[in-house]
Amino acid sequence: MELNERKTKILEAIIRNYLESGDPVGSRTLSKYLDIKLSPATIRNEMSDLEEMGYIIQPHTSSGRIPSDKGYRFYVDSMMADREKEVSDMHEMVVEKAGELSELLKQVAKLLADNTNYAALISSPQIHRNKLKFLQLSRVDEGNILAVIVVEGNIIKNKMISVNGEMDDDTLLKLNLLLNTHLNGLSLEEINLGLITLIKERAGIHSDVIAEVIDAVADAVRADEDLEIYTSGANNIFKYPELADNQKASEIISTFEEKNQFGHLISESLEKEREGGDSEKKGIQVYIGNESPIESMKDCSVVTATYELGDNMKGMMSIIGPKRMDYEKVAHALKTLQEQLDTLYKK
Amino acid sequence: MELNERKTKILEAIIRNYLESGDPVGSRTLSKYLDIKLSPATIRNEMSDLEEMGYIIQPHTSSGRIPSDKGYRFYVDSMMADREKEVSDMHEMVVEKAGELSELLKQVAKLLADNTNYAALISSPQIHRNKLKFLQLSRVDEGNILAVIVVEGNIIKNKMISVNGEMDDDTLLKLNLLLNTHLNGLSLEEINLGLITLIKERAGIHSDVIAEVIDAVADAVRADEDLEIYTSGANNIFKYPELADNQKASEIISTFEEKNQFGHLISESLEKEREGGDSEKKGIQVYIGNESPIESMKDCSVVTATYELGDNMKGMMSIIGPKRMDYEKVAHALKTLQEQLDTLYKK
DNA sequence: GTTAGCACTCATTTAATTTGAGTGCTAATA
DNA sequence: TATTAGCACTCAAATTAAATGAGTGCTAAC
Repeated sequence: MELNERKTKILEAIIRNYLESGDPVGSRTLSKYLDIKLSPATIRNEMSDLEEMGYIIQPHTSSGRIPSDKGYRFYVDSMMADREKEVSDMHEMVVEKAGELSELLKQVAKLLADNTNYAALISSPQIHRNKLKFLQLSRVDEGNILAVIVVEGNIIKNKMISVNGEMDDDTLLKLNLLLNTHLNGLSLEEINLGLITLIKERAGIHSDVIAEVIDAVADAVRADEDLEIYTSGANNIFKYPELADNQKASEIISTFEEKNQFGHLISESLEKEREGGDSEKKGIQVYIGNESPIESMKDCSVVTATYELGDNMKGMMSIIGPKRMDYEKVAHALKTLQEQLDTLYKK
Repeated sequence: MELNERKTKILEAIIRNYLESGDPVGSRTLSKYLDIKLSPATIRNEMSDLEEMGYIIQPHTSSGRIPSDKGYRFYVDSMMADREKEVSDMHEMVVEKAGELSELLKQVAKLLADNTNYAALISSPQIHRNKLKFLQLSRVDEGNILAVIVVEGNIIKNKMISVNGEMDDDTLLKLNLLLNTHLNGLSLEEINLGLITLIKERAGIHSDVIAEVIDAVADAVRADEDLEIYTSGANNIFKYPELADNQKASEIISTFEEKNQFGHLISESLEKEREGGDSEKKGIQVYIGNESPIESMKDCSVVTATYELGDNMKGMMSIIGPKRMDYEKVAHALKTLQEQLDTLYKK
């Protein structure tokens, strides 16, 4: 069967109506709501077809229809195609440049949640970095020296190392020199076991300090460890009856508490963006129900967007709500923040 | 009216019964449950008295009684008095020393929540620190220098400062010297405006760099900013019907999401501990219903405990559940972790 | 191809009834 | 005087029954 123009119109009307009301929509309602003039009976026939084609579902024999995941998918795809719709009821979202990056991200999450009335999350930007840029040991007090490590992307890592007393300024200077001559500018792959053994040898009795420093360097270069996730508005899900029963709410809340469950989503989203190439959509992805990589989101829709912060620092933000979320509004909100973040650090 | 022995026994029986079942308890049930032999009628008379005295409440005319906040308070107080009860059904809680403090705290929160089936939170330890211990500027690349600041308690703060090109190694050395001679070992109060102006004067054209450094120092010394709060098991509240309706759950979840609302609780708890002195209770505090400083916890009980991590680093942990929580178990869990944390960093 | 008409379905709402745990009071009992 | 048995009464909660109404599929007429 073919999805002709009339069927398309009816399907869209069903979805739009359901997005607003949250109730199954029937033929009589549609007959009034549609711009083309058709009797309820005709519409019923069309609806029957649409159901057979899998776009809509009848919760029980004598109720109206609601969109299936396939139906939402159709709607979202066609909606995304024609850009720039009017979006109502959004406050001006203005990101204020915060001192700390974490403050900024918290702010963004809150803006997204407050403006859309859905739950929101944002990941810290993942920095492409695997070159050591700066390394320095300094004495802090008698027993402790501090290793400061800076890697590409100006990520700073500190490590306090305790030494058993006897290390004079001269030795410290030598160790600094040793480390810098051998390690500076190297990538993680280039710091291999041979090199490490060499440095340790040269360090003589202080090889244990070197070992700790090298550990810290490895830590600083490894990316995944400091993926931070900020969330906001998880309690918004209580506004949507279809998500607010104990069972579902508990699962969703639990995911928002153990934020690491979003890890998959973030990497998948960044990956798709990288390969996707469809620059029109600006890395906006929609996961409807079971399409989502997160099990507990099977009754939700998840809309993600990537953002860029300065040089090659990419992160991901996302809005999570019921399947009948206002996709236009959400996409618009994400795009707005995308742009703001984009420009924010580009002066 | 006096709370004689028999009344006490009945009151305790009511509360214990209610803690288990969550249902209002009536005279017939009590008559079976009590060890002293009394007819339901007698018990009814006593219950009537207890109600008049404010220890129990009748949700409606023909229902059993449930404890009032005053009743819980009585129970908790007398429970806390006789120590060392058998606590059933607790797994061995073992804290594994983690590399990062934040990992440790997350682990503790999870342990508490998983073992008690209530929600749990823990604050990062608040360090007494207001002396500057170490300060150093280093060049990271052409345009950027990095300020590393260490304050008492080995809290490290980094600040990247961009300079417009012309600063040679010599100047950097001078600035380092200037800052160290003037600031080292000083407390926040001693770094006053006069001193700041003096240093800026001496720094000449680089006074703007100095300004940024001093800002960063102020940040590092100010404690409140990096109060971190880790939570776990917020979704456990769904296990208790009296908290699981949308309205209440939403409020509680929202508090757990905006963790900063716990700030009051933490400072109040640490304060009470400091002045309290009652070393027997080891800083365990119980807030029942409205006693809690947090509005949204009015239908919950909040049990807090302070912990000490090494030298003078005090933090607070807390368990939040329904008023009919298993106080014994909770207190025991908190005490167990208190001890473990205590010894963990004391070697 | 479209629509009016009709019998049928079924979740939801409303009302009526039943059940049962619990109470307070009074009078008898120990 | 303290305790208890007995009884009428209350009321939330569960159960049942009936009514409502939005919606459907099918058929025959337009």
